[in-house]
Amino acid sequence: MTEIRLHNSRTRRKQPFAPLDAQDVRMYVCGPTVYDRAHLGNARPVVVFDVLYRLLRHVYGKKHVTYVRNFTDVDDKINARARMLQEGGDTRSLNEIIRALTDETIDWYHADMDALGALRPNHEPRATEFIVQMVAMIQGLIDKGHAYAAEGHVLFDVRSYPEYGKLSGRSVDDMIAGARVEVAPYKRDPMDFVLWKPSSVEEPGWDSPWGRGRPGWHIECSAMSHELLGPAFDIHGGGIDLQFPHHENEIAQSCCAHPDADFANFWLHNEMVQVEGKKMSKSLGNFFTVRDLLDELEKRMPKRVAGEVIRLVMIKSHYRQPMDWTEAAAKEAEATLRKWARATENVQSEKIDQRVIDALSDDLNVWGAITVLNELAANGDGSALLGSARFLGLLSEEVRAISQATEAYFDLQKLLILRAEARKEKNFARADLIRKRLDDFGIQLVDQSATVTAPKFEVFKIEEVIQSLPPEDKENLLGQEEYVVPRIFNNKAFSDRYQSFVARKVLGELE
RNA sequence: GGCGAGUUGGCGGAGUGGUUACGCAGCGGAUUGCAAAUCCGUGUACAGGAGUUCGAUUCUCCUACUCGCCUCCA
Repeated sequence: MTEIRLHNSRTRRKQPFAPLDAQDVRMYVCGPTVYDRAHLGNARPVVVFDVLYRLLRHVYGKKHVTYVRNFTDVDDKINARARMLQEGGDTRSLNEIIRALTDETIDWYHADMDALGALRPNHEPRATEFIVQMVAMIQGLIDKGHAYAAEGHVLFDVRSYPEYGKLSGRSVDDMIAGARVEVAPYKRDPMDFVLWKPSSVEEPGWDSPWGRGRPGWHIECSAMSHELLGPAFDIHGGGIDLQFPHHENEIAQSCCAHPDADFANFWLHNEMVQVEGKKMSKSLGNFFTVRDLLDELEKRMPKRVAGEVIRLVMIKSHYRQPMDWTEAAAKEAEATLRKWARATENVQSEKIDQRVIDALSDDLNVWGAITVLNELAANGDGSALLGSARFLGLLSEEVRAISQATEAYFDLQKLLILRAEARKEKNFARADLIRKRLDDFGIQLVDQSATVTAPKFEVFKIEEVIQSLPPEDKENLLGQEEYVVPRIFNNKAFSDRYQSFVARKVLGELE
């Protein structure tokens, strides 16, 4: 069996991965707080751990891997967002708004992550559905002397857990010296963190032995991983920024609540996302949601390609290195996909190259795998290329289609035939005129051989053309439909109508 | 101040104690009515210093620089 080696943050080195139970390999990844569209930074761990999930499924079998990723749907950021909506005139109760907001955000998240080719985890628990388990775990911590109630809060006593700080390599005393912790009078130690806190009447809250309240941020992952994966499991993942305090606190809670188990065996952390070399932040104005980026890319390429472009840019950086989103990287990724699409034209079978598995098994060396794919493309081994690319979540049918040079384009096809004849007769004036006129309408012709020509659609230009058309032409083309330009590729009916419209017009001019 | 990661050719990005992946760009050529695409060829880089060694980009130490975390953050 392939040996997987992973960099374990816990030991700070690469180690051979051995599951606790090869029949049930278990992985938990910290998911998003659902109050807004997922941004690029949210997407990175999704894609990174998707690659790992695929690898585990390949090595241990699809039925022998359990992947859990949570939704944090109780959080002060959510409350704040809901209040904002309320102040903006929303008349529903805060709780109704919160429910609607989190539901909608989860739908968005699914749509966006699906677009990136990420497989859905086996379980996607919502924090609010595990309050009972959290309360039980908190009570257990109090009973064992690791937590205490004070003024409606329950706090974890960090001094009761000598290992606290081990994952992130810091000591409680050092951190206090840093003195950036909230000092609350009811805390025994400044580093003590909240397990439970009181809620106002308006805020979401649940009854508990400590009064009506809601859980602190960290306890949900401890409670849900325990419920779904057991007290000990194999891999716990998330962004490096979660290493402290979130994961440190999870470890403290879980290990104290279940002292006989070892909680997560391997800890994996992905590095952060940058944009054009700079940290992505709202203040720098380089903050993108996945949806923003997809919309932008979909202006110039089919939808599915846009998703794979983002995916490829994301996985080509090693997960423990900062990932830089640049326009150049997106272009390069697109070109790579086209190249592979061409190399797999007419390929029917798929097989996975073992060298791709071997590369990924070495701490997810995706670039090593891509090197293999490039080699397969160069050597013309289409089925290994297709199978291996698919394994990485790339080269879906829609993406392969971008390479296809010939396709029936109705009336447009007639025009292309006319032009091919003109070229054959060396009537280049006529051939170039056809190309020029189509270009005026945003349809670019690319000759691939003496007889094969591929049309490409320039969406911006088409938008301009449409805006400048007489009203009746416009209405004929658009019909009653709501026309959104970036979606031209997704609207076959419109696309066909437009091609026919242009082709007839140009044909008319030629006669 | 504390903790951590990193510094490889123009850019991105692997890897190795001695034979310099790969991709993009560039350059040269082929092909092409033109445009685009495609194909072939081409690149001796490993932050600086000291040490270990027959030999270090690869190991050790130091220095410099970059980045992240320490506060909500993926």
